Amino acid sequence: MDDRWLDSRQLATWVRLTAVLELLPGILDAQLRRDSGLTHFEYYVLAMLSESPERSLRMSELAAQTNATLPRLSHVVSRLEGRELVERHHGADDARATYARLTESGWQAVREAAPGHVETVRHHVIDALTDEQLDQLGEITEAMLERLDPDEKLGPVYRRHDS
Amino acid sequence: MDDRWLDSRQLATWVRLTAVLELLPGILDAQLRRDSGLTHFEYYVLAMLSESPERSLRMSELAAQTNATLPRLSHVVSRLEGRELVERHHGADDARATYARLTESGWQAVREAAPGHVETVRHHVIDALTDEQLDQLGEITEAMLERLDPDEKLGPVYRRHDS
DNA sequence: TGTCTAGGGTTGTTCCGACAACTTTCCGGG
DNA sequence: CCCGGAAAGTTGTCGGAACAACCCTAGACA
Repeated sequence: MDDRWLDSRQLATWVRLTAVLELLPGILDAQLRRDSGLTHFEYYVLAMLSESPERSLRMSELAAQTNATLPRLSHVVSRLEGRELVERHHGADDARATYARLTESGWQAVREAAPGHVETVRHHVIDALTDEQLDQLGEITEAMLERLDPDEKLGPVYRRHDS
Repeated sequence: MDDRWLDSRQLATWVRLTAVLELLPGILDAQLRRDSGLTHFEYYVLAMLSESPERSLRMSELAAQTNATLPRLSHVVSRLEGRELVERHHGADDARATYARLTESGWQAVREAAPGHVETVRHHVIDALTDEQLDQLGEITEAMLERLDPDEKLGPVYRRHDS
């Protein structure tokens, strides 16, 4: 399993992908932090909640969808709770369960942060590619995700919905 | 600059790309940490040095190539120096300059870590894609990098070397 | 040559993420 | 009905990253 090196074509692609992995998160994070005072992860948490029924999600499910550990999520939610962007509550079904729910100002914060974020995404990714390349990237990321997330822990959100 | 939302096709691709950005770094990091006791960033630093003349690089240049701030790099190099994987030295040209050089055991550490890392990359990325997709990904990442890193701070490493 | 500004690195503080231990609740078996 | 193990979250601790303040050297200009 060792001496299968990469040929120059594979290597070139990989190196560039590495560079993208290195640069893109920082750019997204910087924009959100600057314009909205939110970490990219915090924004992602709020965005996930905003798309959920009742704008509320169970901690463990939210953790799975954001690819976070439960302790990490707990800390982040505590911080967001301190800023009154989310609130914790409990359901009647399972007393162990804790839910995080978006507050009104949290909902507002997401809506205010979204346009700038989308614009950043658009500028650095979408607009950099042709329509054809965008479709190709869709296929490519889908293929990669079958390896990266075999049992779809992140939720079926990104799965193809055609036949 | 706000109400240009993403259509469903763009959104689907973006969401999946986000998922990849979220998952891939963690996977790479976990493998290296587990098998080699190195952070992905540490590995990247060592790899950069290993490909440089004299296996030595100026701190500021190394920082640029690894997309790190100078303080961060300084700390990391200090740690690696404590493990005797790199050493600092000074050149005759500029007394302000500090160079980081790979030690013999550092060189050995990279060579031992590389195969497992390559195998991980191969399994999660290369082998997940067809040859055609790999080429497409090469073009796509190149196009993205023109936006993400306009002045090629990361070094010309990943630039196309054809005409 | 003395000073002044800018560039190059290191050190200190603060904040965030990973990991481990702990508490509480659910559920199965005696 | 009670007990033991597993699951869900929270809290505490430690290592690592971002940011700012600081020190030193190089080069410019009077």
